[in-house]
Amino acid sequence: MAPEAAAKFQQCNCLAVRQAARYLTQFYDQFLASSGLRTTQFSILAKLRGFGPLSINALAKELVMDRTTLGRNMLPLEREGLIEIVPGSSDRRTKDLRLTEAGVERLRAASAGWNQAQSRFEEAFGRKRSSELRALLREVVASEL
Amino acid sequence: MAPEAAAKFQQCNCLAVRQAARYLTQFYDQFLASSGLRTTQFSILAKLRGFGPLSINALAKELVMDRTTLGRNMLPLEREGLIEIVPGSSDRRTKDLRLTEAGVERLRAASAGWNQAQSRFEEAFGRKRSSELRALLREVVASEL
DNA sequence: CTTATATAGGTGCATATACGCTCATGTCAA
DNA sequence: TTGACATGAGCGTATATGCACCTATATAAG
Repeated sequence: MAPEAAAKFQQCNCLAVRQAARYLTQFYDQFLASSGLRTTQFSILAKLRGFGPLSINALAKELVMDRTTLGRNMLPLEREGLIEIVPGSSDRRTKDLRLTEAGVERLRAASAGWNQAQSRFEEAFGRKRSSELRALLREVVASEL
Repeated sequence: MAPEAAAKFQQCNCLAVRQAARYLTQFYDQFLASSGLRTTQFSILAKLRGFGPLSINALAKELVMDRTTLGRNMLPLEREGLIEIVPGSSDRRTKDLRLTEAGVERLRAASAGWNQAQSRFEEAFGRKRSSELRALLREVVASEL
């Protein structure tokens, strides 16, 4: 391997996104900590709040997350009674995840922290640039690879 | 919580980056699989290739990764003999991570897969936009939060 | 020199991530 | 109806992630 190859790796799109993900996750997690939620858990509750009950497969797709990952990420939420698992009515294979009252309440409580994290980031990074960044990231996820 | 709050969460910068990270990680990992390396491991070896031996703290900073995370991520690489841990010469607290010959060789072998992943992504997403995306992500990591 | 403080690193714990395999259920065609 | 195939979900395994707390070493203050 030529020495210049090492320089080429600095252009790695995957590494760039992962580094930013680690950085932002730590930042948002700080503001969510008082609510007892992690960013992943917050996003699960938020999606359920927006969409209503969803099957594991449907929610995983919505979160761009592996099905089996969501299956495990939901366990702490269920244990704490923030979501409940109800068997699908028509298809007996599916399990619908549904936000409980406690879940709605916890999401409400965590929203304050999320709002702070979101505004502080956009203040530092710029609203316009944040919007551009999100647009690019949406296109990444939408790109056919 | 008002119903429109759920819509607001769709603007979450953290979730956007994390989703893209999951998506891209899976994509790059497919191309690295035959080399027996994950993207995280590839990035560790690549950084060591570019910088030479680094302490855990220094390498972690370089990777925007928690020190303790790197301390664990390096274990599989050490076990396989791709890196070795040598005690710091001047400061007896530090441990320098150094690429072994086997590590250089493995990195070389994995480069083919990385090149494929990188070019296929940039072909689909666009070189210019990839470059813009990386620039924005670099600024995220550099932003003072 | 001694003590206070800062820094390098490790450990326990909990969650996050996804692949491969398996099982149960649904669907469609012969 | 039944057999082939598709789909929803769970489990085992391995790695990834970072916080709180700990020890060892270094450095500066007195």
